[in-house]
Amino acid sequence: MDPTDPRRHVVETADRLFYARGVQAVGMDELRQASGVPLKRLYALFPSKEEIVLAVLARRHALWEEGVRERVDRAGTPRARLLAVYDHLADWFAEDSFRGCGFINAFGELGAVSPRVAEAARAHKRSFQEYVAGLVEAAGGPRELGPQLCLLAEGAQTTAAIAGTPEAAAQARRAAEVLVRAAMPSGDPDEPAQSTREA
Amino acid sequence: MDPTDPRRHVVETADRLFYARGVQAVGMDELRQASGVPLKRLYALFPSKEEIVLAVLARRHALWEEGVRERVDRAGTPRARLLAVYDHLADWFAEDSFRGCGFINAFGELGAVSPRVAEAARAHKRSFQEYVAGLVEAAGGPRELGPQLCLLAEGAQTTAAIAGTPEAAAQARRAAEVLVRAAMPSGDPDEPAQSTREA
DNA sequence: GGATGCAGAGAACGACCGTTCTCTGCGCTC
DNA sequence: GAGCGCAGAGAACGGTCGTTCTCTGCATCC
Repeated sequence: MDPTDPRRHVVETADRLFYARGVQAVGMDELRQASGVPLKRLYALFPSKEEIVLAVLARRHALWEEGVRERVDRAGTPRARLLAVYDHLADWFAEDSFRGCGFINAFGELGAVSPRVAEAARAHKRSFQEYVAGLVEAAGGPRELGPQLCLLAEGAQTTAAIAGTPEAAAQARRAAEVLVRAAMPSGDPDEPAQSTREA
Repeated sequence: MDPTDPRRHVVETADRLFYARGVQAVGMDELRQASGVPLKRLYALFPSKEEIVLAVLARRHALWEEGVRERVDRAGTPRARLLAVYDHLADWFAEDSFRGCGFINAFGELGAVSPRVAEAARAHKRSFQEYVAGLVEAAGGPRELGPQLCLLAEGAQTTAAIAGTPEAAAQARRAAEVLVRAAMPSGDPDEPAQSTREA
């Protein structure tokens, strides 16, 4: 029940419910029941449901950044770091609870109605694009490679979500390999010119 | 007001409203007001709101297929036909009303609650993948190229929607060119080995 | 130990949802 | 021209939403 940090407990519970079924499909009363936090305290912790949604998205953003960064940092060469992103996606897609990118879902559901949700999604995606751009730069790749790799990652997320199968991650990775190799064909000391797949 | 085909008129109005603001944000009363069709007749035409949503998605699917097919058929070589998909995306993203893929949005909003909506999205995406696979096969490309090109198209749609800018289409096109060239490097009689961008 | 205040449980509130029903009036049929 | 029936306008229905309020009990402090 995590009574030490009720705010965090509420956000985690809300995330689970919102992500699984959509924000509008989950009422405050269900959140109360699932979290064990009375309505009065919910509204003492958060002034409105929208604020809970934003807190959920903020947590999701932090977890995503942490997860990607960790995966990338485990990879060796700058080129392998570029592709590690897709391995992270593969793990994610394989989770039972996977139902697409929470930001894309929230944007589709609420983006037109809630400017703050729309902005949260925008900021999340922008942040990822900048991160990938940094990876590309560190690998000595051309500027246009970053957005292209991001498109593959985005497409994999929606494809895996709607199809309900995880193979989009591997497809995206292979496509990314091609793009990377085409953009940085040189005999870098980086790579053995073979597949960069780990283990 | 298109009194000749009230069913179609309702679906078009509903599509405009649902797409712009989300399904759940538009009540039946607003649809009545916007379409000029009284509630009683709405429910004579469609047994429920969900049925209207499905009709909207069916129309959207037909329009999408028609639009893509037309664009592709205008392209000359099999290789150019592969890339024409992204030109269609570019036109779409530039529309004022563009707010992402209606199926992705509907899936995020209702997919977890309405199996029929989820299945409609699945069928739509599957259909597109099969279409692209056919284009790849006609161009003599390898089997794995189709899904990769689709990932770029999907990613471009969500990226353009959330960012609110259309440049993802051009980025996807350039990435697709690279993938196509890498997968079909031969001296096909098809291409002058330069950019395939039209006019 | 009695007064004070805060927190939990849940009822209540107004608004709005999707859907159905009632009532009115107009246009046909014979 | 009288009777019939269908269609439009909108009220009504039961339910649920996000949010607030009331009431009860318990712990705390002088």
